Amino acid sequence: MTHAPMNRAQRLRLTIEDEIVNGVLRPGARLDEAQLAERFGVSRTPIREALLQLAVTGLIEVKPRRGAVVSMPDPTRLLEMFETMAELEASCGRLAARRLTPEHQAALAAALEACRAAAEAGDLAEYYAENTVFHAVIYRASRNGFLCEQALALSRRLAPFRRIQLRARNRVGQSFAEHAGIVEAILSGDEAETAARARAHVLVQGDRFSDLILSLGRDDAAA
Amino acid sequence: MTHAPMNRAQRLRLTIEDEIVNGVLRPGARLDEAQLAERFGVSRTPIREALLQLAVTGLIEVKPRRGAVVSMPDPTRLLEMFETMAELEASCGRLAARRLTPEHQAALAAALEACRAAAEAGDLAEYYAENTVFHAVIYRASRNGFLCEQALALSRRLAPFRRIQLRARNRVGQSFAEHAGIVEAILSGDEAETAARARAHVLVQGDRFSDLILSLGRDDAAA
DNA sequence: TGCGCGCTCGTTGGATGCAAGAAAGCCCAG
DNA sequence: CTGGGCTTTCTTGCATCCAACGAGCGCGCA
Repeated sequence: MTHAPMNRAQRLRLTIEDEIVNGVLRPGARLDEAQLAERFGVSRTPIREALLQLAVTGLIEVKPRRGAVVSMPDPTRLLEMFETMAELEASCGRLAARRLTPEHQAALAAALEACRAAAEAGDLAEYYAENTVFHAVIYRASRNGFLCEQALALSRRLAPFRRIQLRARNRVGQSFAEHAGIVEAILSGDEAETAARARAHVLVQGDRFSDLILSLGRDDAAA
Repeated sequence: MTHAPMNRAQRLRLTIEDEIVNGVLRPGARLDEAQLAERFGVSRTPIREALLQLAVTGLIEVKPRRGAVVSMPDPTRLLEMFETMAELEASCGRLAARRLTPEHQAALAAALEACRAAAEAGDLAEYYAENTVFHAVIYRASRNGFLCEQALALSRRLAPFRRIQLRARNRVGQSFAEHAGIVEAILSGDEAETAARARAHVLVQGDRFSDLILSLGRDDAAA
């Protein structure tokens, strides 16, 4: 229902974006036009167009005459991005608390339940997936399509850095508890409380990540 | 200090973006590749690249095989965008209230004073310019570079639609009063109050614009 | 006379070719 | 043996060219 026939550049953009978001292409990885062109069986033109577009989203960086690499924000910038994400989540949550419809309420409950199941099963990959869904449901519940898109975009952009974090000890259990708290606040219609909890939920990730940053060192420059 | 030597596509992107933001190219205007190429004395390739990038930012829309036009969001989406802008402004204000440094405090005072001067002089164009500066100062005072960029980007995207609005009766006077209120809240360090005032300040524009939408009708389809 | 079909033309999508800039290797001098 | 400058080579930037898709128009048929 969503997309009309897309041209090559658009499809390539989505494909490459997915590879970045899903960790196939790691931050710091170099993106050679000719190489990608050969890999996808197209000429350099659509590849260039795709890369240029990804550069605008911030997922990659192109330096003039120097080619493109997957963005590797420094710790400060990453913290700023997480803080911004926290603000967006807070805004979505606040609006959701104000405007919750029965449909969105049901979706929220279902997403929370799926998180619970994954958490109790101890299935990390599954929890990661359901966590993503849960947040997307909140974005949608804000009933602001544009805000929802912005939140999703930043979320995707941060995915490469959030991915590794759930491994932290018992983070899954704590994360789920926070989810439940957010839902509770939304259901009670308390805008301020919802915003505060949503913000805190994301900021915790931001805090955790600094350990991560230090731990991963330089090992992503390879391949 | 900011930009290294840029290639043609980047410069074209900035140029065209400016023309859109400053109202030279109005929403709905068609962007013909060959035409632009001739106008700027380059081939279609960098033009295409620039347009594709602008499409990602949302300033223009490209429909496959159908060419590009300056975005003309429908009223609903425009409201959503203003609401999102209000949230971003609220976040910036809140963080500014928490983190205000003497330098940013001085910048804030200066920007407010410039607004006052323009408002009292009744100079609409000047007020518009100083208003833009004032908001940018708040973004920066959040001390979150990424959030600041996001706010600026959305602000630019909304510029074509905000531009016409200050003409409303006495909006300038009211706007200045709101600015003063926001500054006051920031100086007092009251995060919640700052956020509320910043949000309201932007939302008022959003409300006003619906009249606008209806009033401008279809006259932008022309060149 | 009104409607549908096909053709032409204009515009965009993509490929290829060429030139210019940057990085890496090489040679020579100290 | 080491450092600096040149050259070579690889990659990107841009222009040109061809193909494919859409839109608008005219013709023919009911």
